[in-house]
Amino acid sequence: MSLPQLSESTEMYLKAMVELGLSNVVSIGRLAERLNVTPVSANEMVRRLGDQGLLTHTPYKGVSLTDRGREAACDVVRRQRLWEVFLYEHLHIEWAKLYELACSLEHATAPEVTEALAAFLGDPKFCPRGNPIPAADGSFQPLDGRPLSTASVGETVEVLAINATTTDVLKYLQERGILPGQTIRVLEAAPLQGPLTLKVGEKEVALGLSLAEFVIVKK
Amino acid sequence: MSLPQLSESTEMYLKAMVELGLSNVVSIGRLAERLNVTPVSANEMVRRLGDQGLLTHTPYKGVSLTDRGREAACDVVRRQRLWEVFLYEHLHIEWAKLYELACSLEHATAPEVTEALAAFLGDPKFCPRGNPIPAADGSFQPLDGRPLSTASVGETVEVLAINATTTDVLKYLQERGILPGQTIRVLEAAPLQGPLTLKVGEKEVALGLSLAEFVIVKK
DNA sequence: TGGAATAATAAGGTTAACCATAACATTTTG
DNA sequence: CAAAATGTTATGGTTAACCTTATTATTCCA
Repeated sequence: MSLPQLSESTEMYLKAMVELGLSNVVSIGRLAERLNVTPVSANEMVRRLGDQGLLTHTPYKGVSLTDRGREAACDVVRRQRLWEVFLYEHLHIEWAKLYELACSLEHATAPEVTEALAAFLGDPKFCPRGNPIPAADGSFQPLDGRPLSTASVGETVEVLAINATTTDVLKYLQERGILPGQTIRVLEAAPLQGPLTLKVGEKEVALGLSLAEFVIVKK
Repeated sequence: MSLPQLSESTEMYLKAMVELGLSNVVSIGRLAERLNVTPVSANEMVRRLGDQGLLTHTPYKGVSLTDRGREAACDVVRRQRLWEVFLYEHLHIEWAKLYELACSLEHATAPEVTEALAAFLGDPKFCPRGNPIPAADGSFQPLDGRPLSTASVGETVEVLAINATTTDVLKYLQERGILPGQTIRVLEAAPLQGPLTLKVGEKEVALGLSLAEFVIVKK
């Protein structure tokens, strides 16, 4: 059961894999971008994680988690999201900062603390950003949603979750009312990868496509 | 106010300085022992902390905290002990494991989390091991106690706090009923640094001198 | 006062996780 | 299909915080 103790860096790579789609093949470039390291560094690190049997890398194609990697990754994500719940519901920490603050705690959390925390919180199923929390047994039901960036003009959709992690992006979305539960209508999509124009509540909001990728809406 | 971000290792050295007596001059050997590193490593590290202005080192005498170091150290200890309270009172984690588990969390705790946690816990003044929790403003009132190892035969004392940190030592003491609040009578002290014989509750307990150093009793 | 214990310093080694630059391979796209 | 974009590999460099071994300095104590 207990894996041979993963480094903080390893955990970040695993978490990124889940956040970029648990079962997707992810390019090293995307991984590098999300983790804010150079592609060369990500390459190196991916080789290391590969050696540990946590993921497989098909050159020029991308990376995907092994079964062991998936298990470890879910555990990391579980800790991350449980802490988000705690920080939000009990410590009343600002929504946009949850990810960042929970992230540091996550790496420092022993299994017995994770489970005691889950019990304390009443086994929550979702984090405040709307993302599902993997169960203690490793089972994980990803959201059945798609990025807002793929919505067509005229569609009305409901926000399920925000997949962003950095405080500034989260703050930006929050300020525009783009939060889980919100209903959004796509008014216009500018050509050439231009921004979307959205109706969010009473307001009209322009949102760049790359930001819209972080907004997961109901299928 | 906010210091330039201390490394985990730095925090451990600062914390050890507080635990070995906030205002004491501590030998590098003692420091090395408590931190489980070689004296050579501790020496190196002390030089680095000295360069950062956190402590001063008088060769062949020992190390003591500067004002800045004391402030930083109290902050670290505050976080440590607040987490101990949380883990104990809300997550019902085993008493002997509190230090170790809180220690990891401590390093990962941002100032706003610390203060929100303190508020959540109701600004506790003591950790479950009986040690005082430094206040948010940096003020810190060390216990007015002394190690049980300095008690004389025939004395009856009350345990104020346990200053040990490792799970095995804490478990050992707990199993023998040596916990904050307990009253202890010193029945005998063997010669040549031999063990103390104690009356703890109904039981007679033999306790090595080095373990008795971890038990802080009322003056 | 002299030897033991303790402390300091020097020199060199290790590890994880990054970095840059450059050369080369493959894939995508216009 | 060729050029641009993306990915890979090689080489060498950095940092923090340890390690070992060996030498030298100081302090303590009997």
